[in-house]
Amino acid sequence: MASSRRLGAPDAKNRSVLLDAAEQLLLEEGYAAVSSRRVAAKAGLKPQLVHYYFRNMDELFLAVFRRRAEEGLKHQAAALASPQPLWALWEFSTETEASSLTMEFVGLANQRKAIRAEIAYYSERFRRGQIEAVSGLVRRYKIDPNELSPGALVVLMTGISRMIMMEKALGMSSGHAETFALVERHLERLEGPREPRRPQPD
Amino acid sequence: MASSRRLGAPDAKNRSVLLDAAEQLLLEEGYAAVSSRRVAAKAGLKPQLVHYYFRNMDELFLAVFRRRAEEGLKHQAAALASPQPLWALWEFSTETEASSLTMEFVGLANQRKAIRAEIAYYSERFRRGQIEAVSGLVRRYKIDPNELSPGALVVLMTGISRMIMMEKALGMSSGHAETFALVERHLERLEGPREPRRPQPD
DNA sequence: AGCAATGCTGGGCACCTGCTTAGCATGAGG
DNA sequence: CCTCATGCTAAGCAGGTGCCCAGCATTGCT
Repeated sequence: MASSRRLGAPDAKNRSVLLDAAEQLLLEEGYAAVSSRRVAAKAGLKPQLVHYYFRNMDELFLAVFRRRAEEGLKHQAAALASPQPLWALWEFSTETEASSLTMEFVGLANQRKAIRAEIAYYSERFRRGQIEAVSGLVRRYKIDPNELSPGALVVLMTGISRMIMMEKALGMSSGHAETFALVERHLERLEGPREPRRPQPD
Repeated sequence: MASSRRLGAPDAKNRSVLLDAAEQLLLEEGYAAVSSRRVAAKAGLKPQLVHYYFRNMDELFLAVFRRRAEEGLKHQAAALASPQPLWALWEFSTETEASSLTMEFVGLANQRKAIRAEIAYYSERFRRGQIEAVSGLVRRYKIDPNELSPGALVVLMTGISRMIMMEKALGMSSGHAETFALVERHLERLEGPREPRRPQPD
């Protein structure tokens, strides 16, 4: 009797309409606003559809999270393989939307352990990718790994940006400009001035 | 007709019992668990008492927040006036309980603008105190303020620790030890090895 | 024509939420 | 002795929540 209830197909159109609506709600009003009825309303669909496509709300949240996380992993891999990997990593972890979505999920993780596990899993995947790529760079840039290990470098770069994004969302600003300047001065020392990315063919 | 409803005195015993319960709930289960009925249950009191002492839930949250924030400001002032201010600031912003409470309030700020305003206000007060104290230190320690401004130093120290605390709460760990070591190496260079604090007379 | 899979929905249950109202009990001050 | 402030509470309203069930329509397969 594993599941009993009939669920909609994973590739049905309205399923992703619901995912979009949930994600938007998450960004605009925080996770507490994401209820089956609110999501459906935002999507212009009936509330029961949420339960038709997702066994429960946890599954909805997980689906939103995984979709974004997988996309983010690809995005990060491309960044780390680009000509200025540290610059790219820095810009990557400075994206406002992605980082505020992440913050919502971190908040959710406090209450829904299924989600906490998934976030921990993906976070480690992100970090493993970063450390691996940066390990090569530390050698290439002749950074003394006793001074600045790849792990520390990665924690610093991604942590600082996320923290500043968070503070900005609260309306804080003091110290931000100086910190950005400091980081970017170091990036320039290592990788030269940021080259404008050429527009990516879609 | 400003308020109409009769409210309990701010110094009544059970009022702070409720505040304690709310704070504990906030820590253990996140802000979504903080409802009037849950708080009252945790406090061993009747739910209506919550509404007798607080006009609404926002006021409850604000009261919990202010109590902690005021205490934190004193704590921080003492830290910054101690013989090893940077070490003290570092340890201060590494306290697990305080930082996870802060994270809950940051989450709440997304949904309740009254709380967002209060957090922004106090955060700036914390930061102003930090920057002021650290400005003196930068001179005393002969740090080149063009290399590392007080603002950047403060954002880095407090941000890194909070970020790592957050990740730890999620179950992450890679890169943390190296980052801690890096920070503490720098602190030692500036202020010497951490002296054990003598037990504070209460 | 018959069947099964699929998308969808009307209606509803059980539960939790913030908050209110009207009132009871007690103790201090006049 | 009466009054009034204070602490507290029974009862309840209006509204939101997750989720389920039974069933309808449509489509494609055999």
